[in-house]
Amino acid sequence: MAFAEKGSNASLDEIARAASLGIGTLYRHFPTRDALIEAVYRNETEQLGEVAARLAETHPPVEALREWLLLFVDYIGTKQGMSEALNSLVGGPSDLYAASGAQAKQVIAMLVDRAVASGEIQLDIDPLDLLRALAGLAHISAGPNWKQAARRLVDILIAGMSAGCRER
Amino acid sequence: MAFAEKGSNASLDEIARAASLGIGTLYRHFPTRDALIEAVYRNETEQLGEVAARLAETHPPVEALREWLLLFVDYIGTKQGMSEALNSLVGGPSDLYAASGAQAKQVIAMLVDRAVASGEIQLDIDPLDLLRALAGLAHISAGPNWKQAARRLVDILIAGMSAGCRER
DNA sequence: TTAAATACGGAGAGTCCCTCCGTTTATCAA
DNA sequence: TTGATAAACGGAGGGACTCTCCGTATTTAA
Repeated sequence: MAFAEKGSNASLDEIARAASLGIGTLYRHFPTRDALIEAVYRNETEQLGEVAARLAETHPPVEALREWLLLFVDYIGTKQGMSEALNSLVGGPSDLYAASGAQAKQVIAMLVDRAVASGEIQLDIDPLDLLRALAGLAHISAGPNWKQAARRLVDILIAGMSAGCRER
Repeated sequence: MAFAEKGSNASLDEIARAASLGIGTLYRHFPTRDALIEAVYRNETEQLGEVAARLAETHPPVEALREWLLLFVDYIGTKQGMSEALNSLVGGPSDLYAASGAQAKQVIAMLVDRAVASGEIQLDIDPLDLLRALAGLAHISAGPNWKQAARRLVDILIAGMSAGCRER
């Protein structure tokens, strides 16, 4: 779809033209720009959920959480230029993307709960905030190596949440 | 300034009117919206720098870093609705806010370097990424308690960077 | 005082968003 | 098959915003 090239800032007129649709038709199917974006990426977010389930089965808790966060970083990578959309996905002020957002919340919560239950991790923030921090990083720093930075941030976050690391 | 009420989305027409300026005059002084925003907040960012210097003198390294990060969270708080601007401030893709951005970079680098030199902290990411993560959090989660979440994130980050916490 | 330089102001062109409604296409009962 | 009803389409147009351009006003300095 046109989003891929133009980012989420592509004008809807443009998108409609690229899809050989009248602008009116586009609006009927996707009343808001966000509805359109969510539709475009629903598959990917679902995959993210499935992978989480698999990771939970095959990896020890913290490992699974870490792996999934790294995947999430890649996932973010596929949305370069669509940062606004991402924001909403992980629970922006508006309740757009409620569906995908809720799913993301559920998935990360599951992984985190497992890790907490194992006693290896101590968490006192909303698990979604982890995703928010990562998404924020991507949103802001679109430099060539943001992804590397994000991966390191994952490690820092994991380490920072590890039991026994919070002396203060 | 009108930003305070309308956020950074206030139309420039509106701003000009509020300031009893012609739109043309506004544009001559501030060629871009970002130039205007930077001008508005230059003072605050400078203060942030001064406080950093003071903290460095009066607190042990890690403590100073932590305090300053918490201040940064508050600073972010004053910019609710101006998230885009903030993004650029901590080094977005475009080189807007080069001045303030460079200053922020210098300040955080100084604090981090001190902490690393003390051996208490081990850092393998760009110090600015810490700010990016925090700013990202604020940008995305405009919920009522984002600030609390951000503060906790500061602790997690500090803990995660602490030497001896990175077993992996 | 007057001419050059500087600063101002706003009309207007371009772009985008989104709605509204006339037109086309599909559905289905007779 | 036909005609009527329903559903989907398409794009003109109003409103909002950004930014430029240039005529006008004000300051500076000779």
